[in-house]
Amino acid sequence: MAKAGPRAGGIATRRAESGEVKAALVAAAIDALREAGFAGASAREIASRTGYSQALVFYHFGSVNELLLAALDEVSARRMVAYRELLEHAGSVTALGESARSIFIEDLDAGYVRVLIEMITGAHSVPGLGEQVAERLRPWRELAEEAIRPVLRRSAAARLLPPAEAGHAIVAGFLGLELLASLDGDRATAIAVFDRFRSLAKILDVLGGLRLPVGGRDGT
Amino acid sequence: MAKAGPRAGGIATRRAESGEVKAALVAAAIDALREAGFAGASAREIASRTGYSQALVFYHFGSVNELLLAALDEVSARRMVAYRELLEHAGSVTALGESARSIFIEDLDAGYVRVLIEMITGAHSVPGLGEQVAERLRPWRELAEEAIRPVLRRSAAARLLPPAEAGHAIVAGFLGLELLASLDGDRATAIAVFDRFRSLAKILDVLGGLRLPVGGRDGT
DNA sequence: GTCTATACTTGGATAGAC
DNA sequence: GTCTATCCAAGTATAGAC
Repeated sequence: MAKAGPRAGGIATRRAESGEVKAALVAAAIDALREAGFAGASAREIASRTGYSQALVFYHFGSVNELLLAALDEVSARRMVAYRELLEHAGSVTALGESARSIFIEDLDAGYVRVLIEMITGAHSVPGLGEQVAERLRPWRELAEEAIRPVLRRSAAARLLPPAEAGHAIVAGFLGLELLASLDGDRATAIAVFDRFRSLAKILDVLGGLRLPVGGRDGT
Repeated sequence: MAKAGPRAGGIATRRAESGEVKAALVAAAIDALREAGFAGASAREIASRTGYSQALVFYHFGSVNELLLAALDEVSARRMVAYRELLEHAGSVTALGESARSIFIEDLDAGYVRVLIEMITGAHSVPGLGEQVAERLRPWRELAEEAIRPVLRRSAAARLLPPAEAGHAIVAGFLGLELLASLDGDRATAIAVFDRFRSLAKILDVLGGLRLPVGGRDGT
């Protein structure tokens, strides 16, 4: 990532703190992915949002796809901090749900999940890109799994939903909800559905506390 | 849809049953969307899969996007028949889940949901296309809602999940699972998650039959 | 490091022959 | 209705001036 400034150890050039332009391009790439999609996120489109020349995309990143991956990295890192913070400070399932809600809405408004989706589908038409996107998605599956584990452990639901699959389901749910929300611009329904699942988790948690035996007739 | 053969009522030309070419293009467009994504589904790419000239895309459909929408219509109609059939012949929740599973796997293998996703995200970079895709998605939300309604009605879960939101959630779930499956080629996990939800629905159904009061402490 | 200019490629769309 | 040929726009990437 770090391209080691202008000759490490030497005297810095008078010009842009090398990294300023890269940062601007990454930010513009994020906006472009969000607003114009993968197909619309061309070098020209991105550069025009910064005021810099289109040639700088290739000078700094080598190719458009590399810049797009850097954009995904940036978004991913930024959101990971927020979610980790949330996870560490949530004592109860209720509190966890409450904070998760505000972050989910933030994601929806800022279009962070959208960026990820664009990269996932865009990767489909660029050989080799899929693996790199998949790599960047892995930490999120792990985070979801980690977040849901305590909820599952307390309740009988653990038998029905192994953590790994629960994590997979959560990520899939986020992606699907965002996909629909971005299609018709309706974020209200996405939030409503999210809230239902929050209630469900809370109830599962309460049921767990009560030691309710569940699923006695499930023989398939 | 039907462009009324070669001069309705008159004598058919010796050449291709007008509609043959259109059908071939639509089929090729479906394949292209599935295998190369929206970005890769160009007129040239599609036409080359049929052996016909690229110009025919514009002669028959006016534009590439129109052809792509026709492809979405075709897939949608084909799958709607399968799902409706399923819905009408399923007596119990268990039977419903069982058949839904086989159709879900068929979707996964044949990439039907994939086509829909490509159109949803592709629409993002083409002004006006989003609305048309959204229109074609509506019947699916309604179908999902209709399918889940009896399950919800029987159980206490109805209070937690209004049918409209349940339908939304189901569609979102399908899209999200397919998105992940197509990224890493792992259909097994998608099926596993699907099965978990099948079990959950079955249990909800059983609990409903038992008239279990649920959610007594839910005061938020 | 940044710019302008340009080579090269691909794709949408149309014209005109058959 | 179908083909070939072609125009034009947009994109990636590079060269070379500053």
